[in-house]
Amino acid sequence: MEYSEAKERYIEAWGSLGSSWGVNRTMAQIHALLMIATEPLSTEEIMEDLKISRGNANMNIRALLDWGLAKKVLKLGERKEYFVTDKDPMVLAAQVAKERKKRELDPIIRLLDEVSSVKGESKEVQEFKKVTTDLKGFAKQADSVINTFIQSNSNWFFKILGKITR
Amino acid sequence: MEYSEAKERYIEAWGSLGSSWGVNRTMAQIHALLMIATEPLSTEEIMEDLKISRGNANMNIRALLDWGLAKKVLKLGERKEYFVTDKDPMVLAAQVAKERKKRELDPIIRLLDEVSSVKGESKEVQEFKKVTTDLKGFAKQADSVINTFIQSNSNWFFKILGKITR
DNA sequence: CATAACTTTCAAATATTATTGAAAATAAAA
DNA sequence: TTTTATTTTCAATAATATTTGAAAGTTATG
Repeated sequence: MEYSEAKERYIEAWGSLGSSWGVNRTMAQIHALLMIATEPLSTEEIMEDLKISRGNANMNIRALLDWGLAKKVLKLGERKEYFVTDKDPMVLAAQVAKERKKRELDPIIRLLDEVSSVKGESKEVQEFKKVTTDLKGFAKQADSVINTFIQSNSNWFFKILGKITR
Repeated sequence: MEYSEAKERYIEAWGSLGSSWGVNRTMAQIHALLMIATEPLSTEEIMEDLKISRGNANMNIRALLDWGLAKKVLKLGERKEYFVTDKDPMVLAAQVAKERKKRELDPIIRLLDEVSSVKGESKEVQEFKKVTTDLKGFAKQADSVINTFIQSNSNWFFKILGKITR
């Protein structure tokens, strides 16, 4: 396969995968581009490569910075901003896990805490309490696993899992 | 908190969480409703409760069946179809993991396999190969963890993790 | 200070996705 | 077979999300 075709397919696939890990298509495509870049990219280069507008590029680069999935680097004597991403998949996964936990898991745990304290004794209320309490317990377990995962900065997680799941 | 309020908030939250695990809002809301139901629900009851159209209800119930997140039950002597869901969060998680693996992880592994075999020796191609190969390795590790998780049908996963992450 | 280089904003336009509702299809019962 | 209950389909519509592009904002430099 030719490089240009491979690159195009990879960027497109990464883009549509974006929604899986909670980011929009362009954001994921910019990330994909940064992953395979051999040096920091400017907004201009990103715009050109993905054929997107300046506003769009800017917005989504900011979003990546916000997610901790890209960082700004400055080139000596240049005014323009350049961007890079960490290329280690493990670091990427940990960062995504961290942000999604913050945006999704934490709020749902708070909500389940509130609603599971509902008052009443009817069959419906009893079932509701049971279900929401079970979900909360599960969410908290997941939370603590993710926390440990985030804290770690190497492959220990998969190494140990590898042994367990063999 | 009153039951009606708790129920409403829980369903709404579950609905907006839906996009997190890759399903649309209505589908997640129907699932939420089935989770707290004390008996099987018919399409009619779901429509009424969520105030959605028949077409919408039908489409999303089919989607839940397709994901393995709901199943049809028949009441003796009744023509209508009723639906239930498994209420164990662990079973839910395993089912979602299974479907998402099929829909997202498997295709991306196949793609990475193809594109990482790109021809060429330039700096760009070398970097591209390295990144896509690393991603593929990571994806395969994730895949094997998920496979083991899917196979299991109890809490062993969290029990062991609990010990590791303490 | 004035100009130029660059970044950010945001209203309008586009594109994408979800929902409705009524008609068509299906299948049990009369 | 005909009627009736129920489910499915799908074109039209509505709702949501994304993208554009030009103007406004910011900051470095002469």
